[in-house]
Amino acid sequence: MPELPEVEILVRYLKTLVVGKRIGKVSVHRPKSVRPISASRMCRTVEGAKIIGLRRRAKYLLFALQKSRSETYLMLGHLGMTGRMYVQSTRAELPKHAAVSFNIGREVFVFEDTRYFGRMTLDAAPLNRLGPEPLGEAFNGEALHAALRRCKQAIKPKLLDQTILAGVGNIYASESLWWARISPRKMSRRLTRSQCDVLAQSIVKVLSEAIEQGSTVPLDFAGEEEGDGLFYYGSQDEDEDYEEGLRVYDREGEPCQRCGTSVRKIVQAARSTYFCPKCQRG
DNA sequence: CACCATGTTCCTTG
DNA sequence: CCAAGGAACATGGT
Repeated sequence: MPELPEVEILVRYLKTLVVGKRIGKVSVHRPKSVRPISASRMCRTVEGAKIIGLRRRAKYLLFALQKSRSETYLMLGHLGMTGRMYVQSTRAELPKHAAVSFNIGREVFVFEDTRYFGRMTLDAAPLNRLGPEPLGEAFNGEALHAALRRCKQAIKPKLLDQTILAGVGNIYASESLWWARISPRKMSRRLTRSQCDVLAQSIVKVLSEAIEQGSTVPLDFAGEEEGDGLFYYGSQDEDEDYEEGLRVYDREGEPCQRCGTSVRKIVQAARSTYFCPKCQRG
């Protein structure tokens, strides 16, 4: 997926297209994508509602819906690994893996999700398990240090734990540790306060620079066009530019941009980790 | 055919 | 009960 920066860029883009508009007919093409809410309840609730706000929390998109004067709902979107959201012409054909779509104004909002790991649902329970926003007030080295104190797991897989902090995924976890010069294998509880300060700053830097980069590049969020349009790793159009910004992710065997040592790839908790064995010592 | 992939949840194990 | 590890989910690219 789309980690936090990609979701942030998507939210900024979609806001301009959907906020203030009313939702028309809703189609749930994949009931799995709206679980644990049933397709019929999803349609019944969302149809006719006005989208009065759209914001991001971690990797979730939060659509504020107003059904009537006193009825409001929160609709959660999550892109999973392959989800995309965009608005297209009524005349355009729906994509092969359309999960949910609905009329919005004179156009069609599409949630497309090839692997169907994502969600578009009314169940807000997942939000309760999320740790602090990395780009919010509550996140800093002190908070990170406190959260890691009792963890008996290496720091890299721990950064993927959304209860510690919410929004970092597999790419930016490796990137943040490289900037902080911390070994991905270091036990979380062994990080000193000052290492947590540096790591927290690195996380903020990596995420905010990714957001900036995504804001700079002209993006085509697809719809009728062929291009992927998103700027995250693996997208068809932008991946060359984007990968330039990554220091270690998917760069096994390439020289570390700080010291020239060959970047190593290891597997932790069944996910790939990339790091410089010289800059990031134990 | 085999293996890998931006994520989360559920089940098992300790 | 909790933490950690692994499988599952589903499809496509290499």
